[in-house]
Amino acid sequence: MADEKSLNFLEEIVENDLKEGKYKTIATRFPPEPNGYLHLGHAKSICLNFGLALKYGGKTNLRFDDTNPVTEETEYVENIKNDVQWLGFQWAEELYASDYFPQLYEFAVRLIKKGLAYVDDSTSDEIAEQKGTPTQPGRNNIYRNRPIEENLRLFAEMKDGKYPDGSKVLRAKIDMAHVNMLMRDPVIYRIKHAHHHRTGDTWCIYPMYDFAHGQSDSIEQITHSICTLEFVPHRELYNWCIENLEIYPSQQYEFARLNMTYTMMSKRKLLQLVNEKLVNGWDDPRMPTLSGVRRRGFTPESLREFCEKIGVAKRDNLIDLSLLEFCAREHLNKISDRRMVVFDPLKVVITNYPEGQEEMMPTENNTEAENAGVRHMPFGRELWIEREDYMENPPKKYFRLAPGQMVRLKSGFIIRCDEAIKNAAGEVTELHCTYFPESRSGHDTSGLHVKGVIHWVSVKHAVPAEIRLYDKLFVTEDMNAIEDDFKNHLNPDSLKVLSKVYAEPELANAKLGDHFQFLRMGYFVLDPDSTPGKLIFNRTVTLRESK
RNA sequence: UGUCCUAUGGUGUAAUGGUAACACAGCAGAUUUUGAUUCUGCUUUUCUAGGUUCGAAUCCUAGUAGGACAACCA
Repeated sequence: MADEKSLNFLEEIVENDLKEGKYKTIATRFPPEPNGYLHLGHAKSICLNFGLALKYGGKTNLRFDDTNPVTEETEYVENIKNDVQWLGFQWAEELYASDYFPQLYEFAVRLIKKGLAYVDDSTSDEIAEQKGTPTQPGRNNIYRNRPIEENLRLFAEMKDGKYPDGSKVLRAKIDMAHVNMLMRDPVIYRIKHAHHHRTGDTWCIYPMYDFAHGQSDSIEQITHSICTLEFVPHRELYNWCIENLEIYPSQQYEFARLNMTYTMMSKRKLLQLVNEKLVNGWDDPRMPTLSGVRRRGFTPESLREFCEKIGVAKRDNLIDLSLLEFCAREHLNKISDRRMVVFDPLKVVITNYPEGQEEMMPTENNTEAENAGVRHMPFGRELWIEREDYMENPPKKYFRLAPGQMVRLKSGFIIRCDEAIKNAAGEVTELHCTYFPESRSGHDTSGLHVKGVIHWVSVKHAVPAEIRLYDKLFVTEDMNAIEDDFKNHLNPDSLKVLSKVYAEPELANAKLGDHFQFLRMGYFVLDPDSTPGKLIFNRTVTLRESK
């Protein structure tokens, strides 16, 4: 019997509703606006919405909230769909708020007929000014009492394109003194002579969020409409619309959005980074976008696990980036084949190894995975090792090469450093070592004991490659707390390119999407910029390092 | 000088009136042909003040702190 995991507050609500027979089955939706790429915050919402339906046997619609033609594009639609599927979820129906434009128009007419909406000729400045402030009530204007017939005529003329942008709006008639600013006669339709990515030029009036979202939920009979905390004040208006339109009563619930240390999760600001070329596009591996983290090498499994681990609640949070890294390593450790790659090469010549001799050293691909198999690495007289695996004057607990000190070449032999060759500038250019033939990996009869084990690549067989090392995009922990321009907080060292590293020959066969652990260096994935002649790897995350 | 939401280790999240727990992070140690993985142990918690109750992290009141709200954005 598995011990029961406690429920988050949304699961509690759903279980309760199901238990009380309020619903037979539930319906949720994921409602992105196609004006940018999905990021980790959306992943939380996706996992929540799809996860709830999956867990309780309901369905989830993918609904594009495309009510603002000015910022929305088909390119975004395609990428959003791709991202959701990549994360591992399949929607019941692919829908668009714009599908409901005719119906939404009818809803507006219905409101006008009930005396609950009016056409206002005020400018947006005037409307804002009449609205009051959170501590002062707003006031009614002369348009508020327009007769129903006139409103009907004017609204129809708005729709027919008789008026220019900004000249008129349709407002719900609620209460200009309401304590909730959103209830002070909110604008529900505005004129925009703009081309819509789906409806083209059919419409020149478009509903506002508050007059589209709840109605769309209702049309689709969404039972639980889950959104982030900033929509809490909208709930009153959401319910007002449903009540006065007398339509299916979807219910809105709010959770706290995801915030992460050293990460910017604002679509608007991410767009700015892209537009100003401060990153290399939406899928730059430093971006918190799903396309970015995918290219970086994060797996959907690790992201889903991350979303599971961060939980769901209503208080503001700032999740440690290290939790995401932990989830990445946890999964990558299980699925990644091990490979050896030398980043900062230093040549080792094994002076007692016969010139011209080669042998193949078997080495396991991944001891964490069953059936990962073995590969064979060529071993020869000349090898590349990591420059930092040699020290002339090592500290006490240094287990690697130093004058007279021994080390194990992983899956190879034990070698001893006899001499460091230096150039005129005093820099070490190569190491002369002796190997112990009886210390062959797996057949070690040498009786030697060494603590240090290092990776290596045969000079003759090494494959050159490029490595891209990524670090956090911002240097500031809480990017929500800053008051100056967020671009002041960019990490100048967020990308470091090593243009010539030496990889073991097996990596020449790497395919897009292959995840590797480069021994002692971290987890890497082949980047799509790679060409047949040029391998490029992105570092997904370093190995955990302790000392 | 308003309304609403929130307050549990460093960071998250549980405990649903009955012994405050789990994960991450941190620190120690064991194992290790990756200074990885794995394993073991440790450090650290209920915002404050009243009240209800045999008993409060939980319920009530007040305070304090943080967040949201004055787009023809979503």
